[in-house]
Amino acid sequence: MKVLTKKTDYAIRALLMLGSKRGVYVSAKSISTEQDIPYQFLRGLLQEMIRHDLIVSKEGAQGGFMMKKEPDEIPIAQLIEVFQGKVQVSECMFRKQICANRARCVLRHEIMRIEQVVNREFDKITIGKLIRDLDAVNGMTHGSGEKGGS
Amino acid sequence: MKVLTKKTDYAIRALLMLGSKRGVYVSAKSISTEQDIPYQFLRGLLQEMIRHDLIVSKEGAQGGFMMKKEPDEIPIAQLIEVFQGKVQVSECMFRKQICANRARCVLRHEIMRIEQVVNREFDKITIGKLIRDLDAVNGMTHGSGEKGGS
DNA sequence: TTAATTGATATCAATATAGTATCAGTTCTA
DNA sequence: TAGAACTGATACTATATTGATATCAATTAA
Ligand code: FES
Ligand code: FES
Repeated sequence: MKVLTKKTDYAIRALLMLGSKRGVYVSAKSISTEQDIPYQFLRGLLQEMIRHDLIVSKEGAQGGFMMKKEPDEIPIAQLIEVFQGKVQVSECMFRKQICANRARCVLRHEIMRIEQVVNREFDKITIGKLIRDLDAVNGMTHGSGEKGGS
Repeated sequence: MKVLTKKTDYAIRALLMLGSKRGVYVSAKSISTEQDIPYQFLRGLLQEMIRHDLIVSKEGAQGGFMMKKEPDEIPIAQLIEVFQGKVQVSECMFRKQICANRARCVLRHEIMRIEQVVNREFDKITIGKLIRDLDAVNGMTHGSGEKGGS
């Protein structure tokens, strides 16, 4: 059971880059290279994010992408929804004979509670939070070409 | 984002039937018919559940399947794991430049926490609990041929 | 002996995910 | 004003996962 697909994964990483470099346009190519994301695939994701008002773009030479929303206003729950669709349990798990009256179905209720728990957790994690966490982990020491590591 | 696939869905429903009719062998055919699950597909699921020691079978005429474990000892978390694999986030979300030291990676930690929350919730819901909930909803009035309804 | 049943396994179809290719249009810069 | 560096838009291909079917041998009750 995969929680995050590549699309979401890549989108998050792209946003982390854009969120770290405020005020300048960052090209798809540089994101692709730095984050090791397939170029054309990434392009699609970026366009999708424009449609959802998360980022803006500028065409032509020296163009690229830039955050539109504040990083703190982008919970990864939203990205999951955009790239993987709403968290859903099953059209209707116990149909027919078993569950006669869906309106007050206990099972359905049970499962939907979990759905909420999950969403609530994913709502707490925003791009902004991730950026701060990353800075903390990396000790705020990174310029842009930090290689090395373990 | 689908939380439960058909396999898990079907498996749960099959177990609910077996759990409700203790002490007798229930044929795949009858489960298939009552629950509207594709026969051969269901067969596969049942065999998988035998391998995982959840149920036992008896071959030949009047044969079928029967619970092996107590319904209360089967959390749907286990079924999800069997039929959809362990809940996993992403091989490693923020590789390369971004996340240098995975060992103490805050992001990874964050995501794994959610993983635990989800699993804990799914652990609370057992087949036994679902059966009792269903009985409550259906007012304990069902024999085996209850049709009607909304 | 035969019908009802599971065991085992092979195959297929549908859908979702991941990735590639192409071309037109825009903008900076020389 | 040409051309390189970009994005917009869209069509396409490949791979993996999920969902479903088919077949035949072995077992058992009647
Ligand atoms: S599960 Fe769908 S209504 Fe009860
Ligand atoms: S996300 Fe994989 S190590 Fe930080």
